[in-house]
Amino acid sequence: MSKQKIIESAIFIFNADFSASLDKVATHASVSRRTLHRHFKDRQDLLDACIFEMMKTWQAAMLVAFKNSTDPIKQLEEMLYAGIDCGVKYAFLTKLQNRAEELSALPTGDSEAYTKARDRWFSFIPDLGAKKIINNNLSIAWIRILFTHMIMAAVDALQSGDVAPNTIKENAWYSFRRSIGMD
Amino acid sequence: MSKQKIIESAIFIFNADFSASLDKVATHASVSRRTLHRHFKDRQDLLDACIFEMMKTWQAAMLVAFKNSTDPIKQLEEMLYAGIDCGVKYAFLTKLQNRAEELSALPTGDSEAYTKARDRWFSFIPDLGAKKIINNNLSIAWIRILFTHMIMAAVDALQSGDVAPNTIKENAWYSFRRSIGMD
DNA sequence: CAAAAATGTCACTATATTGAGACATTTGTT
DNA sequence: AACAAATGTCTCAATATAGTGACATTTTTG
Repeated sequence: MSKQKIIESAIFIFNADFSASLDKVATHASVSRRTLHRHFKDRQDLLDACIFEMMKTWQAAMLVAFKNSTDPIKQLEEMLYAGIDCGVKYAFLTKLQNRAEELSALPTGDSEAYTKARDRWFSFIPDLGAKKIINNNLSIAWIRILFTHMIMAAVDALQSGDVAPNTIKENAWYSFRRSIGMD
Repeated sequence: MSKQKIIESAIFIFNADFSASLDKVATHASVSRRTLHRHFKDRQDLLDACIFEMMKTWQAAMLVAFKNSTDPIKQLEEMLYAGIDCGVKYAFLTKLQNRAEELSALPTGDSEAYTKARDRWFSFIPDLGAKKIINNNLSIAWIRILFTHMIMAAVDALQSGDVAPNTIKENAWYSFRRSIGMD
């Protein structure tokens, strides 16, 4: 089935260029534009599928990250790795958060459930600050933005080909944990 | 003159959405689309003007950054601030680096001069690594990507309104210098 | 192999975007 | 006020993109 391939291509293309033509998406998926339209009614339909796919991927990754440990620091590390594994999906999803006005209503509840979950993942950040494990002069908003950009940096590094793939996660975690004041 | 205003708007709009219509640019600049076309022959012409504007701004900022000190660490800090001051211009410029294939040839020499200058700014990074001032396990490519994303994070923070503006540069420099292994 | 499902190709219409001409209106300068 | 420059409005034509129908071809499945 090419439906999944089209979604993946759309995520990749739209992440780089939100108003790119559907032709570009179809070409990237090695599929005719007509086939794309057989699976997706219109651009919005495809975009909704992308959003659903991205949320699904991200939530699944987060679940794994939290199962792996009960230590908040280890959990934070696993969250970062999960984001990097999600790759462009994570980047695109966070971008869309900031352009909600351009998007039609998502399937009811999905979006709320996502942001609710997302907020919960970050709820222990203040605790780490209170315990002086991380620098508590940094605001939660700044740390969240840092987290997002560290993942994007890792994705960039991977795509650029200039950084050895097997060192990227290690580098990202080192740089992130130090950027928020850890040892 | 509205020419400059159009360029600024184009940089802002195209940075967020590379394939946005010229109508959006004109609207953002509070100008009719007809006026936009009086100043710029076509989309590519406008984009070239954006690139020229961005390179000019960035180079000027870099020059100031380097004049302020001879201490490489202080210079690095000033470079970061310069990037943040350039804001979206810096972000958009670095994005375009990775899509050179989509761009027509720039005015001869300008692009080379820019990248040459850009590489020189980073030439002292290996020295800092050799002197163990920064973590020399990190590759230059990774550090460069980190630098870029730290600026983008600062821009995001400013635009989000969730981080106090007067703490952003401070936060960015703290997080960046630690992310590359400084104290 | 044969039927069914998926995809490709071609044709077509509709809408959006782009670029430019003609002329009116506003703005700034002397 | 008078003039020039800049900009806006309306119009039009060319191109690009979007979406659909009909039918051929390929792929999958039993």
